Parts: sequence; structure tokens; C-alpha cells
Amino acid sequence: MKAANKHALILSAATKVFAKKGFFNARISDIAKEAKIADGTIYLYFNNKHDILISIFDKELGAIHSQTKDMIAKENDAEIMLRIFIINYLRAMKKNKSFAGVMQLELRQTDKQIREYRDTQFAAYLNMLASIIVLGQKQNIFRSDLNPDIIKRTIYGALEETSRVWNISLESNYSLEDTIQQLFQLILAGLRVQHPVISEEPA
Amino acid sequence: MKAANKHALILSAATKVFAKKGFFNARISDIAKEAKIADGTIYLYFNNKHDILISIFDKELGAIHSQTKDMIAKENDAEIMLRIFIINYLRAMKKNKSFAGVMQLELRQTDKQIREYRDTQFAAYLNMLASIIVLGQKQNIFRSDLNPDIIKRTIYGALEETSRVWNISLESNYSLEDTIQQLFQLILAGLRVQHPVISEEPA
DNA sequence: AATAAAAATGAATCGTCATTCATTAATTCA
DNA sequence: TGAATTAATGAATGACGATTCATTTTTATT
Repeated sequence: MKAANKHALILSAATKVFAKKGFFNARISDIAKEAKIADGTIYLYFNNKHDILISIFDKELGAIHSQTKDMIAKENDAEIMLRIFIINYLRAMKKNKSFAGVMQLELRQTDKQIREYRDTQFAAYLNMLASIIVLGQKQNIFRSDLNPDIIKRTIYGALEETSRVWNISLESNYSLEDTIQQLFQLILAGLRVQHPVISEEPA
Repeated sequence: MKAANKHALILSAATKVFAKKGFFNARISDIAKEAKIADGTIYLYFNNKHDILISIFDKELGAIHSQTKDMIAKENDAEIMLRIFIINYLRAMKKNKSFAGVMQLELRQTDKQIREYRDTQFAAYLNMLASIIVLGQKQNIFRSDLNPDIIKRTIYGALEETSRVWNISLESNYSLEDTIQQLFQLILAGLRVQHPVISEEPA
């Protein structure tokens, strides 16, 4: 019987290696070495290199997705839901920096398999965000003059780029709590029902 | 005499090919075919595949950077400067979608050469944004309780993710003007001096 | 027009892995 | 314990593609 934990062992090793060298520069032999097994063993658990990458996404993003979904299901207020989404994302990225790096790079790849994953699983994850926005607009706590998809992208982009600093570490590195607090202040202030900003076109 | 325009021809072909297949899946022969020249000719103009990629960044991002810098230098008001930065970025990404795709994917790669470019040239570009924020805080038009680096990341992330939709085109695709307007509303509303948001921690 | 210099060509080279599979090791079970 | 089954190994295979360079073509010079 194949040890169930060897599957997880390989995924964990692969996540580290992909994060360090990127998917294309990572060799199967690198992953094998990191996992302290033979190259061939990997093929007893995965079909090929792409399969490993997709499995990483399935496992890690799947976990974040379902946890966030469950927590949100218990709430009514869109603002609380948004806070949960943000906290869950940032916590997960802080906890598993290797996965964060892999996701933030490889999920943008144009390969057919990645694209498919992005257009289904990942899109579903992001659409939670859009649903929260729409709900907030219905509840009249988020402004309705802005398009939910644009808000969704804005928030996700902000989350991703903010958490990316934890990996590249060239600039001042804020604690999780600080980052959450500041991001939430910034985003919510822009999102709440209020007087619209009026500003001239330059040039 | 080597035609100066062949250099540009290759860069343009490479940008298309990299955007479509990604740097690692792109073959030199693909670029040559796109440019309608022989494989070997490329090596009369570039040292290697990486050199092509870096040259693309140098040319395109360099142009955006210096144009934005010049325009900003003429202004005093941080809010106007911010608007210029945002408009310039989004206009450039809308105009050259292939480059946008290349930049948004390949600039995140972990290769030494890319990392170096990111940590110098690209960092300089982004730091314009940080400077604008700091100025706005000094001018007391942007709130000072938020960290400039976090704001910088938030804004850039929002810009990138918002403009990425123009390439992946799975969801509703807003005009440049709409996007600029909405993003600016959202970001500025969050950034302007105002009453802080108070919100409970969930769970 | 003939020669020289510069550019361009693309077939051949060479290194690099992903993947396979014959062999060995470990585990199960009778 | 000793087959029989399952898992693991890692050397060998084969495809792929970046880069080179001997040859051809184009352009400049006299």
C-alpha cells in the first residue's frame, strides 16, 4: 500500500522547490532530493510535473477556499464577510510563504492546464469576493456606484501585492496584524457609502 | 551595418510570443518565425533568450517610467500626481497588451537576472508611487495613519490586477476611462484624510 | 563590374531534463 | 519462514531546443 503521506511529502517538497526556482527551472530531481526519495518514486504518485503543480493548488487553495466559505456562511454582514476573506487570505499566505510564492507566480502562467484551473477553481474562489461586494451593495453599506468586478480585482490585487512583500523582503516588512489593519482601513474607507470623490483630469 | 530597426522588430516579435506562450515555453524559433527572420539572426542582436526579455523590460517599462516622471515633475499636488501615475500605467497596459502580459507574469520570476531588474529598475518605478504618497501625507491631503509602502503596494496591486482583466478577458471588460474613474474613486476615497474606519474583529 | 565587408541563414551540435522500466528492497500474508 | 505482492530505486532513453558557425546572400567600396 502506497503510504498516503508520501503524496503529501512530495507536494510539500515540490512547493518549496517551485517557490525557490520557479516551475520551469525546477527539476524533478530537485524535488526528489528535497523529499529524500528517488526520482522515479515521484511518478508512482503523480503523472507528471504539471500534475504536481495542479495538485498543490488543489490542496492549498482548496483549503483556503473551503475554510473561508464556511466562515462566511455563518455571517450576515458583508463588512464582516469581507474582513474574513481578507484575514483568511493574508493568514494563509503568511503561514505558507512557499505556497504563496508558487501561487502568485505560477497561477499566471498561460499553459492550458493552469488556465483551466484558474478559470474554474480559482475563479470560484475570487467570486466569493464579488458576491460579498454585491451583498454589501444590497445592504447599502458599500457604495453602489462602483462595479463589483472592478472592486473584486482591486481588493484581490491589493491583497496579493501586499502579501508578496513577505516573500521578496526588500522593503519594510509589516506584521500580519498591522497589514490587515491598514489594508482594511484603506479599502473599507474607499468602499463605504459616502460622498463621491471629485477630482480634475490632469493634462 | 545592422539595421537598427531589426532590433526593435525582434523585441516586438518576442513580446508577442512571450505573451502568448510564456518565456519558458517560447522557442527562439517561434520568435524568429514571428519576426520572419532566421533563428541565428536573433543572436546577432541579442546574447541570449534572457537578454531579449530584459531588453523588453528596459524599453517598455523605461518608456513608461520616464514619461510618468516627466509629467509628475510638472505638478505640485500629490493627488494630481497620483492620478497621472494611475492613468499612465493603465493607458500603457491597455495600449500594449502583450507587454502587459509579459510584465505581469515574467517580472515575478525568481531568476537572478529578473530579480536584479526588479530590485533596481522596477523598484525605482514603484518608488515614484511611494514618494507621491509621502508628499500627499505632508500636504495633509492623504491620511498619515497608513504606511506609504503598504499604500504603494495596495495601489500597484489594484492597478495590475485590474488591468490584467484586459488580457484574460473572462469577465466583463470595462473601458479604460471607466476603469480609471472607478479605481480612482475607490482608492482616493480610501486615501483621503477622513474619519478612520472602526470595525470589530470577527471570530 | 569585381572585390571586400557586413548580415543573414539554418543545419548541426550539445547539454539538459522528464519520463520509463528493469532491477532491488520492503512488506504482506499463508 | 518464505513465497508473493507492493513499493522504491536510479541508470538509461529520447526528445527538445538554445546556441554556434560554416556557408550563402546582401550591401558597400573601388
